[in-house]
Amino acid sequence: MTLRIYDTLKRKKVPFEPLEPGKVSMYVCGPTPYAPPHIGHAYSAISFDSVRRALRWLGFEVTYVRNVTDVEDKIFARAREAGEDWPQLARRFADQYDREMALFGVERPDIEPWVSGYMDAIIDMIQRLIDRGRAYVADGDVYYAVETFSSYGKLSGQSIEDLRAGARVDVDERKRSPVDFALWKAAKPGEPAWQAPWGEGRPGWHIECSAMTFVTLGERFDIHAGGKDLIFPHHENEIAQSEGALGDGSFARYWLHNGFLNFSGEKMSKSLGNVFGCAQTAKTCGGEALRFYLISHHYRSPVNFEVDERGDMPDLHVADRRLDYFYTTLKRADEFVSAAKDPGEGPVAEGAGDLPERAREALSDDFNTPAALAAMSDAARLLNKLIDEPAGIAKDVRRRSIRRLAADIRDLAERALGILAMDPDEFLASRRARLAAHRGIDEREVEARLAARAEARRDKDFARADALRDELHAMGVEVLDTPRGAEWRVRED
RNA sequence: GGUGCCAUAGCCAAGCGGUAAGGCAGAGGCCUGCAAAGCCUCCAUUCCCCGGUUCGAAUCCGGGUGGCACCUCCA
Repeated sequence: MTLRIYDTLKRKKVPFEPLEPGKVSMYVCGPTPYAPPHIGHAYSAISFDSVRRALRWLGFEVTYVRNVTDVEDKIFARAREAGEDWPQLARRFADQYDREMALFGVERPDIEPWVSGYMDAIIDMIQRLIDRGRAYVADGDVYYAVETFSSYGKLSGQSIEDLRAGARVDVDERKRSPVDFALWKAAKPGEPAWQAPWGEGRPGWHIECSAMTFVTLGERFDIHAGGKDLIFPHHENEIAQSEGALGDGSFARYWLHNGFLNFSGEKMSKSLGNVFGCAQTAKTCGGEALRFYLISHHYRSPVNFEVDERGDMPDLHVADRRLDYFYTTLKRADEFVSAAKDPGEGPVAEGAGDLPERAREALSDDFNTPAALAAMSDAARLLNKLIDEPAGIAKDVRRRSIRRLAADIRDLAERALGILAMDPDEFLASRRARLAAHRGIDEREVEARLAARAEARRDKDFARADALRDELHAMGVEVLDTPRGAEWRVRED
């Protein structure tokens, strides 16, 4: 089955043919570490982490490059305010980014270029553009002469004429055309600066990605990805730079862009007070729940979170509950498998072997994680059913099917989707503790009442047992009677 | 103004021209001392509206309407 992906440049799904069979080179625009990450950053990180995992699961060997833009005005400004060295500040926030993305199961890139370490490559590329007549020096700045690049606008669908018409009035006079953009900015007093043939300064916003893809992945590579907002101007300008310097047909072969997050229908912004930090969200809702919620949408779609009066996001709690279901299912399967005799190889129940193929179809269709999750839901339901109902099926077939389903769910979830990787007991315990703390439930009190109830039930004093259960219910505790005794969970409502 | 994206049940959400996945909520049932959990059944003749192409359209084309985003170094 061939992989099809939606290419922003062609505006349609196209068959994916990597440069080298079986291998994928991929570059993702990474963070500018000047502040703690919010969950918008997480959406992008999770989306492309899922693409990476899906590619690997589908059998590709992936080289995943994600840059860190540590040379940037906002970093310099923050550092000045804080009285901190800018490299240190960038390091600090980049570390925080990695730590918090890990809460969502986002893996580290294979290669992580930092702009400050690629100045020579950046300067080389600018020089090459100047030599080829594509860029010009003006007062120590260097600008890209956009009009020399005839296909400018092909990614964002805009024409140079449109852009010129829409340009602001306060155009910099040093530019030959209002649509030209800076490759290099001359140093201002007190700002970090690097030495270049045309004077001291620092790179413009877009050139670093062109230079770093060239060094890390070469003249051509397979996939370039980033948030939708980067299509213009960032990625448009990258194309102009790379193709301008290296020739037509160089640079990225497929463009992937992911949607944005909204909160109760509104864009995230500081003034609306709806910027949600990653650490806080992971603490209240569980990091895995955020990932699960996000990958239950297609990566290109915008995602809306309903936010209630308390600033809480019910959608994430629903997702967390769904994870509880999957982990509970796996736990039941584990218990069943470890108690049962090894059934060996052989046939499985109808439908019990379908998951890998269904998931492969889903992920091969532009990384359709929602469809893969739908297949996983079907598998989990069948798994629970087989555990519950021993009748009407041969013992070995049943055992094999349960073992198989649990293994297939785990393989898909952990490797391709980045979820369900924890030990079920560990997940369930930490979730319960989180919810209990949130609702102010005293676990020792719960245990005491459960013990009293167990005694009452032994004595067949059901009135007393039910009264205790009602008390627990009022505390927010749900009692589950199992063959091994009573267990408890925190109620959802 | 220019450009791009989107509109599927009460809600969330897939759907590459072939007769509407999955989840939440809801109803009934199995199981249970009673529950919970789990499982079973039901829950869109229909995909914003109007035309068109086609044997056949949620899917393609044209025109509306309604959202969103980018053109301001915001993921």
